[in-house]
Amino acid sequence: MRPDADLAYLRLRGSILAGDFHPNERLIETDLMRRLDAARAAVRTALVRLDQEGLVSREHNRGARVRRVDEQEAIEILQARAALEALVACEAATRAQPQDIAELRAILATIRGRLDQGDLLGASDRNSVLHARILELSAHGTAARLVSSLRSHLVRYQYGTILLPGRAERSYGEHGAIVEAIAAGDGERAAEAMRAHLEHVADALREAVRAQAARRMGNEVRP
Amino acid sequence: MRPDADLAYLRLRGSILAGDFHPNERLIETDLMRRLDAARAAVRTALVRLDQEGLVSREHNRGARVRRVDEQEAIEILQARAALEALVACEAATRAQPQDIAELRAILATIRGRLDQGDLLGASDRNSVLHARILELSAHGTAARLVSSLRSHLVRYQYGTILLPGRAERSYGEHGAIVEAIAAGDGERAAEAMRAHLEHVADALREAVRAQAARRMGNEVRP
DNA sequence: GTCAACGACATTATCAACAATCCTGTCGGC
DNA sequence: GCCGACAGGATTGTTGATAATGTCGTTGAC
Repeated sequence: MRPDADLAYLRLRGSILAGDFHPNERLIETDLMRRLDAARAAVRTALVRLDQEGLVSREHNRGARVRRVDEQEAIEILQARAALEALVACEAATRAQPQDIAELRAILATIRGRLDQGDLLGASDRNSVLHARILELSAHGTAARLVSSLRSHLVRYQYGTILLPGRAERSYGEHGAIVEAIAAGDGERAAEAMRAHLEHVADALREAVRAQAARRMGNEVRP
Repeated sequence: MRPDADLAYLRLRGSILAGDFHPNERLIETDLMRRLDAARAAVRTALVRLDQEGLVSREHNRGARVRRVDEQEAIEILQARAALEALVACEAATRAQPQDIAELRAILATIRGRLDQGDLLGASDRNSVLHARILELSAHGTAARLVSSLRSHLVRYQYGTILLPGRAERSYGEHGAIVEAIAAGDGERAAEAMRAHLEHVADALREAVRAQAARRMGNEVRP
């Protein structure tokens, strides 16, 4: 499974996460063979794994398509992330060494830099890096696995919230609170800061979706 | 995938969960073909899915074996469950209708009944039913999926804690607190009760494993 | 007596061909 | 003009065979 079957899985997963496919787009095995340069068995294995992972959905005799995550589900995912990442932040707070704390602050500084340049999307990417680093610091394999799986389901929404007016600065402040709680070794406070942060993200997402729906409605009236 | 491939997956999963295989036992495709009455492709698909699910581990050219969950990981799983089921309990508290609350209390009564008969294992099974019902009540598909996946990893430990002296009664009290918080519609209190409950289970598990290790040590000295 | 190299066996990975099924566009009837 | 049956093409599901790989026991030398 290592040589190319696993590779096919990783490449296909990467393509989906990179947004190379539309939601609900069909994934045809023959096409993927050429695209991934893999045998059909390998493609099929990759699709089975991604199905179990929840990134694609397979129906009998109807093939596979990339699974569409609607707003309702995105909110649920953020709630689950809030619960788990609170745990992760708590663990990270009790485990973080001085050099780890310095690294978190350094990442925070790069976020500040992107924001000052007006690079909101870049700042969002750095946010992801910060979350990922905290995940590693927690040394909690189980929670980390679940959280990264959940995050992968939200790729389609990842840039949706930071573009809202004022959201980027508030997000920066929330991340700062998380990092400082971890730096203080205060697990309880870190958990609470993380939970609050992700709840705000969920609120922002609701708002962003509403705004987008309104805009689309306007377009439909006069296309 | 529906007719028998999915059936093979479910049957194999059931067998593993029922404890028909030892931890680390090899799962040989040819054997499983006969055992599950399925084609090799179906067996293979089932193994891939179970691998992705974390119940078996596959290595390249080395086949599949049932994955062994050690104490450390069991604790992690309980922590993750605590985080997620707290969320679930909170949702359930806000959604529960009067008849739902009556049902939860009825399940609680059956637990009481088993305990009074000294049927600890039966009481543990009813505990699982209670947790499952709360999961459904929450109507939180994402969290419910994660929690039931996590629970499936703990089958080997499910009866380990309730046999500890005094644990069964304490567990009953904790479940009562959860149900009453849900009945009161107090999400915050339900979440806290659930978190406390599962942390106590984790404590009990630590103790049970320690006790078992001590016993085994004694046996080795004088077998 | 121990260790390393070798060979037979068991098992998995890959591939190609076949069968079953579904989707699409067309045709005839109402 | 619209609806349902039908055929053709496309796609997936299944099977069997072959190649590649790992495992285990044996033999031989040191």
